[in-house]
Amino acid sequence: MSHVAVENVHGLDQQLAVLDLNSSDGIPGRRYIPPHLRNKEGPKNDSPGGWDNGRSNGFVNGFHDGSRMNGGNGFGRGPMRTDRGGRGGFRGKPGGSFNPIQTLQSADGGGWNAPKDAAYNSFGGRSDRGKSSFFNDRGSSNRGRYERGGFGGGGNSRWGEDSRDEEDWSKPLPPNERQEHELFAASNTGINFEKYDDIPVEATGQNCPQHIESFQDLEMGEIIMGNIALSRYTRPTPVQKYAIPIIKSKRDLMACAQTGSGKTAAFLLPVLSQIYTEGPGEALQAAKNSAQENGKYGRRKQYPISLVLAPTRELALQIYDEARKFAYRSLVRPCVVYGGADIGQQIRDLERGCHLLVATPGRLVDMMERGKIGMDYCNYLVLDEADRMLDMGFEPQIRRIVEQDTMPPKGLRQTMMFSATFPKEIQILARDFLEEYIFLAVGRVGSTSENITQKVVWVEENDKRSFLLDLLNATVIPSEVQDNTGENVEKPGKESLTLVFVETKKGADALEDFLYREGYACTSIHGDRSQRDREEALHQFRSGRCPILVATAVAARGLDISNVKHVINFDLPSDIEEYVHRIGRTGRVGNLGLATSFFNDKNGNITKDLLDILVEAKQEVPSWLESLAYEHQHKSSTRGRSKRFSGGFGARDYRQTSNSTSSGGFGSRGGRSTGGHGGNRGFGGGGGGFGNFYSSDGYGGNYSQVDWWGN
DNA sequence: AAAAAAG
Repeated sequence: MSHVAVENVHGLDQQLAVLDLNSSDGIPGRRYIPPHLRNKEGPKNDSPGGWDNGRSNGFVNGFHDGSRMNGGNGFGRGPMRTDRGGRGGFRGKPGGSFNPIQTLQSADGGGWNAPKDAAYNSFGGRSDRGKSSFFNDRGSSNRGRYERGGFGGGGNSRWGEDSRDEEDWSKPLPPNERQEHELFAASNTGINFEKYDDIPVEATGQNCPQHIESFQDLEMGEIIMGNIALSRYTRPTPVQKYAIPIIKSKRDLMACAQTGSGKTAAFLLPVLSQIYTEGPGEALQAAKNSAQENGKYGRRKQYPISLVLAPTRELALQIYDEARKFAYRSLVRPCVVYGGADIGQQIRDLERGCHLLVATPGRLVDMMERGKIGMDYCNYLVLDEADRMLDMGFEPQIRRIVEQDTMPPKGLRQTMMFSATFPKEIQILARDFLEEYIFLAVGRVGSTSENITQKVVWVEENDKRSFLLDLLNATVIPSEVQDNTGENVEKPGKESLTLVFVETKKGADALEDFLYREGYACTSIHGDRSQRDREEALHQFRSGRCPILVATAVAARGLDISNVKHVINFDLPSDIEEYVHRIGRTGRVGNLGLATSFFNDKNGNITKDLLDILVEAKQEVPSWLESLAYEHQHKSSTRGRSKRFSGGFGARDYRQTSNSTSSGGFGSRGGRSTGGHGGNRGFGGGGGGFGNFYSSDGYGGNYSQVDWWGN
């Protein structure tokens, strides 16, 4: 019925070895160098055109601020605003002794300081094409050119309509230095999973296309290749290696890949590439007809060629920002719509042309009902965080958009789903939207990245706050590895962001207030805050102005924030998928991260799943947790674990492992309260012992072998 | 029970 192609199957040990996480030999050449530090060694062989040649000093992963069109544009570039009260504002220490602003502005306020090398002047990464010869040298990119005349609605088109007889969507528009700068200056160094080649990948389905090893292995066209170079992507990540050819060959896809592994580009690159190759088709004429029928300034319905749905507004915004990069110099105009923001503004933006739409479900339904959006010609549908999009809260809206309106049915459109977790029952549901799809699993579905050190500590409810303070004070990252400037960075500071998850919105407010009173530069994000405050809080966090962010589940999924070194589950979530997504905010793009979870009597429901995750990721398991899981299993054998995992992917494997490794671990309950919680066991009483516990030498031997950034 | 997502 279906054939299974399993490639690169290796054990976790081997993955670890590849990452050099286990090596203690101290030979510098064998150490894992995270991508953003590799510049110091000189240009890599496969980096196009030596874009990184002059970037030897002080460049760290770029912040993602400053490139939004909606809302927060302009925050943080100028001097700090002091007129902003409330939670959105900077929460500095009242006494003012801990104030990262000064250093930040010297580092960030100057804006762009990397040299303008070849990549910033044109797409001439590989050959030094000048602008003038650019359009005479299009190589083989003219297949499938679009034969229709006049591009009407494109707001991002700087071509006069008379400048071409016909629109060829595969041709790059001329470069625009200002726009290029705005789009790419803040991008990080790209995702380089050079050490991840041995990650196990499973591709299931009829006639699965061959995966690629390099972006050059597939004809993606000049525009995409240029924007890949500008984004400083050198090689595809594992999920990209497989997903790109699958999508390019017009197959439906259900893709599961670990957090931080480059899923967004895995669908944006091939989808946009296809649109450039094939042109807008009927969608363009439909939009023009709508404009003609309704008058130049009247109702103009837009017909996106591609729709990307996301479960939170901030994630939609982030995907949109990525889409703008890969749409640079193209005739594709990306748009984003989401709730909480001015709908009139969004409508006006749509009316300038919309070929790729990123949306949250509620606002999109609103737009459809207002007649501003028609899905009639939507050939590409992407569900990001697909398991969330299809869970109980979202499913009706998704069906409303996909099944009960004018979107082409499955089989006619192409449907792609991406998530790090994908419970079995949701996979079954997802099949309603897919046709002859390929199932892609990169790593084990629902597992956590090996780059994240996971720690579970027993903390009673009443002790959580003081414990958190100890943790914030004690998590000192060795100065020599804090960044590549050698600068001594304070704990939670500009290069060391800490994300604290709580379970309720009320709890988020309360904890933010508490931390603020204690003098920490913090802010918070949750669904009861205004959209403006949410976006600003995220920006303050991303930029490092508020290096501590207290968040609810709204920030658990998808958000890609550089420099999150520590995720703290102040409250553990009730399901393991949420846990996996939360801690996935750290340890991204090959960096290392730390996740600390406060556990107590209230978290019985997640005990077994948490244990399994820890065992699978080869993490240290507290003996009390093992005991609890054992007791829990025997107390209610049918409820031992989440039903949807039974017979599912991945989880089964480590369940067995955990049983076999639990020998000798069944201590008394007393062991849990003293061993886990007690301040006298090395990490309770004050910053001293605690700091030792979390410092590079004291972390159970783990951190003596590999430090934060692997060098 | 809570969070998210339309207003």
